[in-house]
Amino acid sequence: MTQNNHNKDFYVRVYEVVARIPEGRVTTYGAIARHLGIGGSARLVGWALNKTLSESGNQSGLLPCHRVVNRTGELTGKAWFGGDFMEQLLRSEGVRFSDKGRVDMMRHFWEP
DNA sequence: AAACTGACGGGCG
DNA sequence: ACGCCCGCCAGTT
Repeated sequence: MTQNNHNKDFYVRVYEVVARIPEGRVTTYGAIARHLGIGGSARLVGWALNKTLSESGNQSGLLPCHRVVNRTGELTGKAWFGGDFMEQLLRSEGVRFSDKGRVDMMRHFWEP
């Protein structure tokens, strides 16, 4: 396999990376994409998360996808958690936010 | 089949 | 620091 990620493997890989984001840390869609060798296709990561979310029934929190934010630290996926549940989860892990509701990336960013 | 959409990111003004 | 534009690629219209 050269650089052709079969979709099925792609989902699994995203799952595995997200699964090992440490508590109290966050990473970005782009960082995950780059780690998987598909840098530049960060959108697919978010799309894959959404996919695995609906397929594997992650509602119980098996996959800590609340620890994935965009490059500026905004909780772009909060809509999938309902209300401010995503922010609550992060805060309960000790994640700090700036006054604009963004994660303090300098402090919490985790490189896969 | 072409255009549009989106849990995104880099570069530029 | 911020907003805008463009590239990215799978899915939907």
